[in-house]
Amino acid sequence: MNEKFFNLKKEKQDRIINAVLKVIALHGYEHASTEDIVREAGISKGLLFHYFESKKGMLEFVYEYSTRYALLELKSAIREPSGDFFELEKQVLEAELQLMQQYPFILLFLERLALDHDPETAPLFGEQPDPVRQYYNELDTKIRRPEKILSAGAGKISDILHYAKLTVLRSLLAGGTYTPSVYRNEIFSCLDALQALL
Amino acid sequence: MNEKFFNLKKEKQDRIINAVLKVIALHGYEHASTEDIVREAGISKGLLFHYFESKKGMLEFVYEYSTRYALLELKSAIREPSGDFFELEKQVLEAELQLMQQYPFILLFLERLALDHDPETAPLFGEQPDPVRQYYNELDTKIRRPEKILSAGAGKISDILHYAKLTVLRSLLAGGTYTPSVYRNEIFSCLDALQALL
Amino acid sequence: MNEKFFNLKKEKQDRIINAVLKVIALHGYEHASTEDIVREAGISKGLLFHYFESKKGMLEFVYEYSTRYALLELKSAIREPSGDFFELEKQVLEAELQLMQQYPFILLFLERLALDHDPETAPLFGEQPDPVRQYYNELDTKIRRPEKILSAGAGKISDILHYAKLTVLRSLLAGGTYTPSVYRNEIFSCLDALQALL
Amino acid sequence: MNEKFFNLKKEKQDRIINAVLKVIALHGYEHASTEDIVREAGISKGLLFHYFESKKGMLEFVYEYSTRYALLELKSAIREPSGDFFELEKQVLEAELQLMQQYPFILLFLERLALDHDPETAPLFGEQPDPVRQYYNELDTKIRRPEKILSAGAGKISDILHYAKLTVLRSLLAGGTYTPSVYRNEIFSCLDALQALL
DNA sequence: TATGAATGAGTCTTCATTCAT
DNA sequence: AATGAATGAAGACTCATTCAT
Repeated sequence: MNEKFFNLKKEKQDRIINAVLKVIALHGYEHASTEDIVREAGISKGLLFHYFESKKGMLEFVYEYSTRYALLELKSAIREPSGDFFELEKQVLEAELQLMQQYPFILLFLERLALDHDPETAPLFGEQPDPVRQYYNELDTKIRRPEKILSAGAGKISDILHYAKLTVLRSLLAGGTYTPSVYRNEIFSCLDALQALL
Repeated sequence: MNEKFFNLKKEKQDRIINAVLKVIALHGYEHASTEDIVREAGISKGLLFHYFESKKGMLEFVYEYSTRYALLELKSAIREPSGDFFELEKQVLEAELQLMQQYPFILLFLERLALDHDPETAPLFGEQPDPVRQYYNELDTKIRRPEKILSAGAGKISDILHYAKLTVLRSLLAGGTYTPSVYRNEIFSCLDALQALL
Repeated sequence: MNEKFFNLKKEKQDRIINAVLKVIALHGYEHASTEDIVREAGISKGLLFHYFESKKGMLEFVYEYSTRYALLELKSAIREPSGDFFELEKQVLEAELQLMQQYPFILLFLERLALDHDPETAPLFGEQPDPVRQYYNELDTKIRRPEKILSAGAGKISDILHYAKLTVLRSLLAGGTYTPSVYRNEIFSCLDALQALL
Repeated sequence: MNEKFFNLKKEKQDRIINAVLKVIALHGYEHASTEDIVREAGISKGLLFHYFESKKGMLEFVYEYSTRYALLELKSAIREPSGDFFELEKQVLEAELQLMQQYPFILLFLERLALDHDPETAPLFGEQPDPVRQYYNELDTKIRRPEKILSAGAGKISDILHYAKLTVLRSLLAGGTYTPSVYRNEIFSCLDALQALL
């Protein structure tokens, strides 16, 4: 089915992808109606099934696409992670802002899937976390950390940051008040607060 | 409606409550079909609505019941939390095992509700986390901690334990391989690992 | 089943009958739930079926009872209808007020049944109007009328009065503002208005 | 939703409308099951909700449609009502027969709604009678009447005719013996009888 | 006699999916 | 490629009726 879809004009491809990302990010897979998605994308019901064959097929396609896209962008945006912990976190944040320029709901979408324990949704990830999460974990292992953060155990400080990001993101996007700079400022002040603890 | 329900034989009350806890814990509120619940409880569809009036009413009742029950048991089982951090965590674990003796899915159920972003489910908690979570947070503030844990910031180490418990619980119950002792051993080894880090 | 029911204390009999009359008068037979009726009567669901066997049986019993009772009271209250038209109508009105002393919803109940075209309800009346209506029609034929009313055609003036009564009755009872004297005054002023036309 | 519906072939539109009119006219709104309606219309359950969103939405649509259609046809069929009372009544009758050619149950449907005291049904009419009824009342005020009819009071003679029509219509349609000419003859003889009284 | 727990068939409604155009 | 009408299975909920106590 991929060829079919990729023959569409890029603009339409992205309109469809963004519609899927948005509706699933906000309502979850089970509760995301194909009706809502096609309305958001401005296409017909038939077309959705023409390209994706089923709701599940649509999910799989968009999940793989998002994952692949996010990974590509993140890897190209993040320099050799030789810097220190907070340096790296700031690079990651900028890269994520870049991602959301094209696909505003992409991170929320991935997170939602990872948290929902849906029987339809779970098999996407085998035993492992999703590749984006894996990449983050990997970065974690390569980074030089302040002694105190190290003693707190593994990559849990990264997790805390992760939860903060998601919460802020979620409320901004859901409330319709999201702009990249508002988001950026909010997260930066979190990073600064943490750094001050040391 | 409460009186009606509480006039039932205790055994039947618990069969119904356990069915609700299980199906919602495993599939989430939206995806928990009343069909599944009544089959699990061994009662008729009509009876469920006789007692709870609506699916939402059922949720509210079982949520309040679970919360009240869990809180009561936890408070009576946990001695004055004068001990140190790991001492307390072990007491908590034993208390939770006690809870699950009666209602195996109770903790998973509460957690699921707290994580799901369902419009039906959210209003149960006002602004605050659920009372059980609040009680845990409260315990956290009263406890004497090792210096190193303190420096790691607030109660985040407790959270880490919390996530570990849930993950283990979930896989054991979902996989059908749960027994109290398996669970107990698994978590104890987590605690020991953490304690060894200091 | 009649014996059973009539062995009850008269007070309970009437409580049950009034509950049936009220709920059916206000919501119609189809929409009158046995739940509402037993709550209004202050008895249990089982008892209703003990006496009447089925909802339809209950309807039949109460319909026959009301009809018989109304007819008895009306016949005993209305003197030999030798008087003139308006004289008779006033006697009828007083008799009806008497009826409603005991069974406030009885007239509304009978009217509701006559108007609803329910498949469950219709067979109560064969081809004919209900016996109370028949009695009214009969009175109509025996009465001496003013020439002008006669020329307006048959008993249609009586019908007009009939519609007026029902409308007033319905709004007073439904609005909860019914008292015999309010009702009486309202209808009397209608009668006077008509009489003035001649 | 209207556009959707009006894009259907006229034949299918009318099949659906007639099914709604018939089932509601015969059983009332509450007791009209969507099951019966779709069977009568020869469509699927899903389609009904595709067009009307809810049972209530279906009622509203068909009510407005019928009212609009009836009014249009009546107004175009009834010449400047300069004629005398009985002349007008005959014109009205012919116009109604025309209506029922297309939608046999339309008049019965409107009447049923006006009489039922359903909480779902009542809000369709605000304080006023339905527009068709209003139009009839309006005709009434413009007509020249015989002295004797005038003295019988207002438009009550028209009402009497109205009740007669409905009663005849109801028994013919419910009994399945309706044909336009049977109906026409029956009503004409009523009119003649009345005219002979003068 | 009296209760009310229990049942299950029936009702409205939703939604992924198919298909003729 | 694109549309949207059409389907039917499944879900929440109602209610007359039965039955053990």
